[in-house]
Amino acid sequence: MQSGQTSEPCWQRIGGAYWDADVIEGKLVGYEVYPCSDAEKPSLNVRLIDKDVGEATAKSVKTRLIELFRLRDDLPSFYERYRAEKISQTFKGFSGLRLMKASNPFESLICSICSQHSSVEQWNRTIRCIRAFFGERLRLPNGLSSHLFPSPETLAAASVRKLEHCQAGYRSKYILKASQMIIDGRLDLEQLRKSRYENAKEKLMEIPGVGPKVADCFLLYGLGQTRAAPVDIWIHRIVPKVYFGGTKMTKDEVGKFLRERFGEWAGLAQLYLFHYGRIHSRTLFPPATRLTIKTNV
DNA sequence: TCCCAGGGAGGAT
DNA sequence: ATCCTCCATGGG
Repeated sequence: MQSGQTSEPCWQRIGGAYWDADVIEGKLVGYEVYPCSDAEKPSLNVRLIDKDVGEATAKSVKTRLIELFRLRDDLPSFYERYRAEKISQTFKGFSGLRLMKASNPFESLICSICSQHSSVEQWNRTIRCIRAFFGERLRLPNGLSSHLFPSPETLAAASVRKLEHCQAGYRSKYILKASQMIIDGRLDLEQLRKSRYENAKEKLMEIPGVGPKVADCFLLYGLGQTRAAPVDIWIHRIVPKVYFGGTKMTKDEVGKFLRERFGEWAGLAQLYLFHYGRIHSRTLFPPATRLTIKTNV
C-alpha cells in the first residue's frame, strides 16, 4: 500500500488500518483493511464501513480486494523458483511485498503519467487533488469522505489551469491529451488488456508524455501485465550491478534482460530489485565526490 | 543556492 | 543510434 506503485495513490491510514471507498456495482461501499501478522496463516481482515451491506455486495468487495492486491499470486513459489538466483538477496527484507493491480485503469494511466520525474509523495498529492476537484464525492456513514477519480470525459474538459493548481506541472497537457485520445476512441484501455505486450506498449507510447517506462508502469500496475518491467533510474542502476558486475547497459537492454530472465514474473522481479536498490542506495551507489574549485577570475 | 525526484520530447551530434 | 537540455514543482 505504501510502495508507490502507480495503480493508484497510496492508501491512507486510520489507526492501525487502511481505508478506502468506492462505488461497487452501483453501491457506495467503504472498507477498512487490517493486516494480519500471523506468518503461519497470512490473511487480510476487512471491515465494511456500512452496517447495511448485503451479502452480494460484501462478496464483490472481497473479489475486488483479491484482484487489487493480487492475492492469488503465489509468492512462496516465486521465492522458491529463484531461490538460487542473484535476485534472491532482495527477498529477505521485503517478504510479502506484492504487485497491485488497479481497479480503475484510467486512474492508473494518469498516475503513471504524473509519476514521471516526480516523487511518490508529489504525484500522490496531484492525484488526490484531481479527485477532489473533478471527482464525485462519496460520504460514508462514519463521517469520512472520499472522491472518485473523474472520467476521461470530465478530465478532457478540464482547464489546464485547474490541473496546474493540482501541481501536475508540465504533465497537465499530457493528462488532457490522454483523456482526449480515450474519448476520441483512439485509445482503448480495455482493448489493450487483451493485446500482446509489445503491441500494447507501442500503442501507449503514442500518448505524448508516455515513454517506455510510463507505458510499462501502466501495463503492470494498471492492467496487470506481469511481463512488463518498468526500467527507471533505480532499475537501470541495480540490474547491471547485481547481474553484470556493473557493466554499462542501456535501459532497453535491462528491460529485455528482465523479461527474458523472469518471463511472466518480470514485473514482480522488478518490484523487488527496485526496493532493494533504493534501500541500499547509499552503499550500492555511493555519491560521486564533487569538487568546487574557486578561481580568481 | 543547489540538487534531486520510479522520464520524455525535441533537437544536435 | 546516442547524447544534450529543458520541462514545473516541492522538498531536502
